[in-house]
Amino acid sequence: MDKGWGLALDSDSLGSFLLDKNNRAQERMFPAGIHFPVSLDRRDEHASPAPSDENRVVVGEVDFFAAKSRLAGHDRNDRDVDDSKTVVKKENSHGEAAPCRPDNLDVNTKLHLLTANTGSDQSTVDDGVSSDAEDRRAKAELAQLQTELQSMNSENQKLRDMLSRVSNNYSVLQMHLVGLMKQQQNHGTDSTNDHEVVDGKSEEKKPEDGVVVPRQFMDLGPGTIAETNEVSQSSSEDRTISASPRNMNSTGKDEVVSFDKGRDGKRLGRDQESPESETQGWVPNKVSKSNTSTPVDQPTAEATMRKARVSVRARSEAPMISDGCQWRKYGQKMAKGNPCPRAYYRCTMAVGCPVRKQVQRCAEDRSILITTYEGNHNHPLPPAAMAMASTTTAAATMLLSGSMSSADGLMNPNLLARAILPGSSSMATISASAPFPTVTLDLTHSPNPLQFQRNPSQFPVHFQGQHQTFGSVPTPPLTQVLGQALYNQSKFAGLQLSQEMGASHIAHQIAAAAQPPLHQAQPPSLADTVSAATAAITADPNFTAALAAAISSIINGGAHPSTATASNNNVNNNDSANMTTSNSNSHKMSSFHGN
DNA sequence: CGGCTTTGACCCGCGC
DNA sequence: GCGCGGGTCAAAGCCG
Repeated sequence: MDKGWGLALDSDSLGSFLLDKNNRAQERMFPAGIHFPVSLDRRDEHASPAPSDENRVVVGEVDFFAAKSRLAGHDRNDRDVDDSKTVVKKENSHGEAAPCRPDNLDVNTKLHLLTANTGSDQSTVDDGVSSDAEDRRAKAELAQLQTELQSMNSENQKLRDMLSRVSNNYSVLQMHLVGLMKQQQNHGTDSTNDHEVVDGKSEEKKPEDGVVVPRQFMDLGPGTIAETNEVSQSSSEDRTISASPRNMNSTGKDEVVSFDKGRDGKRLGRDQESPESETQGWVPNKVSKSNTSTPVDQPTAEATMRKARVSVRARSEAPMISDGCQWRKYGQKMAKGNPCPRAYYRCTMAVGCPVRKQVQRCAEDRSILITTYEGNHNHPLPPAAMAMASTTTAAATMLLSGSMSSADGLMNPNLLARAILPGSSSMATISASAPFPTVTLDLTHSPNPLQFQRNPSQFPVHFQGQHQTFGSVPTPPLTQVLGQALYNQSKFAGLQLSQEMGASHIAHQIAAAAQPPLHQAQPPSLADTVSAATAAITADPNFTAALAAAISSIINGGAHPSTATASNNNVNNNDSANMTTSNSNSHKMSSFHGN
């Protein structure tokens, strides 16, 4: 898993380079990107070495090139003929450290030295060899391409920067908006103010009264998500925070760092969610109580935030859905009304990761596995895990944001849902139900398979470039996240969502865009389905993602290598994926039918 | 030996 | 205040 990140990172580095499809080919051709110059130089240089010999050299070069082609095609063995040739060839052989690329044959490291002489070389070339002219032409072209490439790269970077700025601005605006809304709603109530005060969170809150909410909006991408969410959570949680940082778990296990551990001493800790909790984010539901500082009201909002959950219903024979993360089971309990035990898992990919999930089979249909996620990862996720992470985060964010805005509890879940998944029939359900606001994704049903037939390739977005940008910015992961989410989801064993569900247009785009080329290999169907749901959810809350996707799609315009199956096709896909909101139970899921 | 699972106990919130 | 249910802890055991 971790590796996945590594890949992602790497991709980033490469990403800028690769941004354009066009560029890709070039890259492959010239992995280093620098090759062009080098190769060019060499050629020139060969000629340059000895003026006196130039003639011969030139000849040799001519032959040499011919030889190159041969070499490239075959082997170097060709050396024979003239001494001059032999010499040249030898150099080449030396120069070529990497047999792998025939291209390299051209390159002699030594040539670099000669580069200065290129002028002379050319002059010699000009003297008369047609081949030289061609070479020059080739060089020129290469140079051009290179320059173009560079310019494109720079352009891409600029765009990225712009995107990141836009995203940031957007989030800021959202925050303000939320804050204003909150103020209006809560205006009469004191509660709002109180919240802010709490722990260090102040900074976040300060900007506006909106306090908590903003953060959520802030979430971008997985990476960011993790961070931001955590932050947000932590912040919310923090309130509960006591001052004492308690690293220590009595348990002594790693977990120390964060969250719950506070409990070590057993429950004592809870009250104090250590500051760490902030970092960690996950705070047990109970947190609210801890807030000694916080007055009554806050708890509600924060509590909702903390508790926001995303549950996924999927058909699976497996005991647990593979979502790319590593989980450790820390408890199991029989839940009332369900003969099947509920298992509690904690993310073990990072020491303090606050994310937990509950896995339980549906009482009515045991083939349905209900997985409920809580919290946000505070660590990089493997591509495979991105899906769920993004989904949960986005969903939670959305949910929370909605709730936040609402005066009491959730404002208009429906509105949110619609906003997110307009037209959707019913894939996801938002429930504000009491203890925890929950977004439920029902993957157990496939809607109208026929309805959505996606064009797998429709959105070919290369996000690599984005990675970079985003990488710098918190958002980066977003795309990855989404993409990965999609990717991962395909993995859900139980899911049989075959086709379908599209999410909102944006969602699709995002999904499509999101899919990182790297991961692509997956078959669209499952991935799409899940992804659609994920994307749908993800999309809204993180407008950024959508924006990024759109931009990236526009930029890349291209074809997406593989996976992305995102279906833009169905503009109305919305139908397929819906968010239905209900105040009542989290379990209300809509679902399409499937499977 | 480390990590994970199992499982009984504990804590907490909520409703009565 | 009590009971119930949910959630978590942590010792014990298992596994690789």
